[in-house]
Amino acid sequence: MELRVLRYFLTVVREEKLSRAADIPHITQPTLSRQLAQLEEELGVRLFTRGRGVALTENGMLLRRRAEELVELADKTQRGFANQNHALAGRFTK
Amino acid sequence: MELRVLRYFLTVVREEKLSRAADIPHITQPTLSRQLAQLEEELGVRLFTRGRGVALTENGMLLRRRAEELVELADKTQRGFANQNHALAGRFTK
DNA sequence: TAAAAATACTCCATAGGTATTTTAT
DNA sequence: ATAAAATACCTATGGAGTATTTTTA
Repeated sequence: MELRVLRYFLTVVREEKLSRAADIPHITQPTLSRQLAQLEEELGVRLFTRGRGVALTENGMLLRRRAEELVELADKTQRGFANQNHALAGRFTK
Repeated sequence: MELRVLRYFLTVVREEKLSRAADIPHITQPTLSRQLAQLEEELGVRLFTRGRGVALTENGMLLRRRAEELVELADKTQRGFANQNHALAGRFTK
């Protein structure tokens, strides 16, 4: 389970369709399809029901909550360091 | 920033030496060296001071806390699904 | 029958390994 | 002088793309 894949997962959840989600982070529909299939295999659970578009299963909803926490925490961490760099950069130029 | 690399980071923090850490998850010293260097570059901060062994900088200590949270949450998530599978498997065999 | 997801194949980026060199105590 | 980290070089896994086929509302 990697953050990159959890981001894909959340994008698909938001867009409800692989084909639509594929436009967003400049990644293609087959890549999303494969990465999500792998994620399901790795976790040993179905995350979506397939049809016209994809719909979350119970397990999918559970993962969504966790994925949101994980991605949010990761982003917060990265932003923290980034801000610090800007602050320092600003100081150096003075 | 990926969970895989954060796990390497935490292993090195615990073992205090790349060379020692390398034994633990069956990954080699040069790989750890490179992955940590990349992580530092990506975040734009030094995480370690190098010498005999490695020591955390302030930023390194900050990342340690965040990395522990992230890895712990990820593991908890995975364990959750794994347990569920065992429960189901048990049920199916009855 | 028409959108959308899955598959087949190909390619390439990068994770990872071995061998060696550099650094710092 | 020596233990540890960094670098050079190479290999290979798997992430990602294009083209196509299979689904299911």
